[in-house]
Amino acid sequence: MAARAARRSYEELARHLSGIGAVRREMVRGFPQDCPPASAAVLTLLHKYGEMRIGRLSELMAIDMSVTSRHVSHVEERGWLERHADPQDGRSRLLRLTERGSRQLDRLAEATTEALEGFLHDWTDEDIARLNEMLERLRESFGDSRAPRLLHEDTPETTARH
Amino acid sequence: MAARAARRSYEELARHLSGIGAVRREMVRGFPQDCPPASAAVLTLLHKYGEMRIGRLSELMAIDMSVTSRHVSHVEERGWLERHADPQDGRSRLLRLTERGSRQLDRLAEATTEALEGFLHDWTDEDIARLNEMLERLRESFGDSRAPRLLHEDTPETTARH
DNA sequence: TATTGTTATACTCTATAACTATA
DNA sequence: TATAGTTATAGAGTATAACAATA
Repeated sequence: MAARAARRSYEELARHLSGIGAVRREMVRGFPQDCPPASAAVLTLLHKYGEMRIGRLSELMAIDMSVTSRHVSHVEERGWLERHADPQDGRSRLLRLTERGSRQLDRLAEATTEALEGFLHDWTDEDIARLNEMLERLRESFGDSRAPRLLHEDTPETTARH
Repeated sequence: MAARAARRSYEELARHLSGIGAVRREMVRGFPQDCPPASAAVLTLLHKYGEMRIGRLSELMAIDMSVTSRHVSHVEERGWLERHADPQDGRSRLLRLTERGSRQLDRLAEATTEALEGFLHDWTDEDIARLNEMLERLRESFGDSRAPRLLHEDTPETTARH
């Protein structure tokens, strides 16, 4: 439609995408000291999707494998995950959450909930659900062009028995 | 309402807030080589809100003044803004976009529009407008608790005559 | 020869603290 | 004495390229 209006909308969205980092930093402020956001993301995804290889994790995080490798090492050093042999491929190892990792994840969820409850006290459940839907769609719109259908192919959500 | 459901929503939102960085990086990929995202933000805000001091800019960007100072220096070195004496306060200087800065901003808007048009080709104008509204509200919900009513007090939008 | 993962290097962004200059 | 801004230092996150091991 009105190309002029669309252009302004795009620029506004660009501004918001830049500014959203501040929101993230604010939320992360309450995280445990030795658990930087990237480690939290590793733990969260490993819980949500179950045991996986580095390559898949890097696609889920949408960052380079080299970076993912370092994040995973950090998490492993703290005993929150273990690397097990991959029976299907000797080059890979499977990442698996440990008991301690699960407990750390609980603390993280606690901190997250507390922070978001505070900031979003005047949002209804429906407001938050709608925002989540739009952000999900946004990520898909961007991700599809780069890592075709990786976020869709399988979503165990059940394999996360620790 | 259902506290359990709300908690899951919060955790999902936390995941999205972490993941949104990938969206931002993807968008930024098309930016001019010598114009990192932070410089783009400086230019954009200076255009939108008009000439201002470092302190105000740092509040708009929601980052520490020391960081803002460095970003501004980077932008100034490229001739995209100038610092003018502040008649009201000898400690401050007013940041003003230059002609070259405006041209750089045009190139940025071009790149942004092109990227977003590509990624969001199946979004309607209304979809994007709704997303913008929610992100705006999200920032307010987080920002209000830290820098009370700074985003609201004045929004010239007209002072941006370069 | 191609793929999986790791390591080395460099760049961007951010915060804290110490400092200078002006109010 | 307090405030606006700058600089030094450190830490987190990311990408690219070179490398090792396995497919």
